[in-house]
Amino acid sequence: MKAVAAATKLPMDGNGAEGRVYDQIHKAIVERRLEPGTKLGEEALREIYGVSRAQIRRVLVDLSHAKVVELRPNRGAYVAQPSVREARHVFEARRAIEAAIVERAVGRVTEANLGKLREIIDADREALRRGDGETSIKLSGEFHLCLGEIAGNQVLSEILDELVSRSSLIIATYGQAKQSDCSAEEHGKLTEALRDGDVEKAVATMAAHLSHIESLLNLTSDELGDQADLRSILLGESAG
Amino acid sequence: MKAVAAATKLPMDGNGAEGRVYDQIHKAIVERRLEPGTKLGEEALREIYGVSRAQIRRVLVDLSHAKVVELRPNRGAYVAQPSVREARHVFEARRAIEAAIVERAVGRVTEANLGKLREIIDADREALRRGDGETSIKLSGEFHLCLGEIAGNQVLSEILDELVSRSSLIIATYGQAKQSDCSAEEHGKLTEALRDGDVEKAVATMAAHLSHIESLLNLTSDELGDQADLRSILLGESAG
DNA sequence: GAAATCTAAATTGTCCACAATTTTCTGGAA
DNA sequence: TTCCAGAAAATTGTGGACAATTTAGATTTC
Repeated sequence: MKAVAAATKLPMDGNGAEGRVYDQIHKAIVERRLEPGTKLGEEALREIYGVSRAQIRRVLVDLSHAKVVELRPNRGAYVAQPSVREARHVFEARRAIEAAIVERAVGRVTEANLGKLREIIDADREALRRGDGETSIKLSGEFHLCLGEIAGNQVLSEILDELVSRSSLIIATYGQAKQSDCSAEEHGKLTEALRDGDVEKAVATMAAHLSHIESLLNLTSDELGDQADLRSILLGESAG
Repeated sequence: MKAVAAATKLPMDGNGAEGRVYDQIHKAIVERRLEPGTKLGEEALREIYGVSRAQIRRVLVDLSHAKVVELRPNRGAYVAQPSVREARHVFEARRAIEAAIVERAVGRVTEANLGKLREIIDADREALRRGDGETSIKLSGEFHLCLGEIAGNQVLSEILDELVSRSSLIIATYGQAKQSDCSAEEHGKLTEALRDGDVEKAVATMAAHLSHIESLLNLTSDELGDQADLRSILLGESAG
């Protein structure tokens, strides 16, 4: 599990104190312990991590490059709040990138790779069984990243890393309360297609899977928590 | 021409002195006036642009995120030298990204868009006619970026921006001396397919075009200017 | 009481001096 | 000459002080 994150190098991955801070904040955002829109004050972070403000500042710049933090000039850093448009674009980009990844993966996958994928799926099923949604989401992302590694294209892997992180934030922002998560099943089907060397089926399964995830999102309103939403909530679901 | 670069927002695009420095260095690298491997000393840049070292430092970090500069800890910043592997991966990623872009573009392209594309192609032909390779390469990149804009997906556009920049560096590193550049012709064919709404032809043309560019590169040696190359050069083309 | 204006506190942005590291230069020995 | 230390110079890395901006609070005015 650790291996997946380690192999695909993020901007700064575990290098010194700076990398530690980066990883922890990034993890907190992607695992949705920090709500979108939360302010990340420099002084507060400095105190929490016991490092200089300059270091915090560099980390925040890096996180903004990863699109999980938004930097507003003279106003500080905030956990990013992806727009509906951005959400759609991210999933469309994922369909393009992951189609290419799956295509490559079919010709390169080994027995060991398949074992690893099944391991992740099993852990995901186990997490779902005991109602641990947080772990399930993390493992689901890991499955995709693992596939990226199998494809063996560093450039595609790095792009995917960023898109998967952003997806977590998008799901945190627009995900419905009761989400029927079929990721494990769809991941299983994809792994079968990979095992059989069936490119077409693998690509089609991935495309359907990503569209399915996107379809579970509430991407109707223009922005998050704006008037349109408020009104429909207060008027009891049926707008009059 | 300016519009293309301005619409797709780079990390920092023209904002204050910092953005100015970023743009100038980035341009110098992409236009191949700075050779891959060139050292970018902080003090030298500070003097050239008349800004503080801290600002130069931030710009260099941003350029390294764009993958056109490599930051070696305690040793400074250098114009990136993409490896053969990286070169292949970048072109493979471009095939995936630009296939998706072309697909979207077919359904969205307007007459104005087509005019813009033809304008770029004409300027490219004109540059080629008078032997201005530098301008030709720049216009060729602009054509692809313009296509990205037409597709109307910000996420895909930003990814493409980065890949096009890296391609320039790759061509600077591995491009043959006498390169028969058929970009204008292939761009023309692509524009026709777009005009006709022929998705399949457009996607196929783009794929062939990118593979063609890649095929013109000298991606045989393991790294650039290493022993393998030296030997074959000194022994007169035919290794014995 | 609400809106607007001014003041004070808190937060971010920038520069500069100093520390740490690398590179270059010098001198001597094999 | 070539190789290897050691010292000097140049370059990068870091922290803290100060400036600029924003935010919050208090006071005034209508």
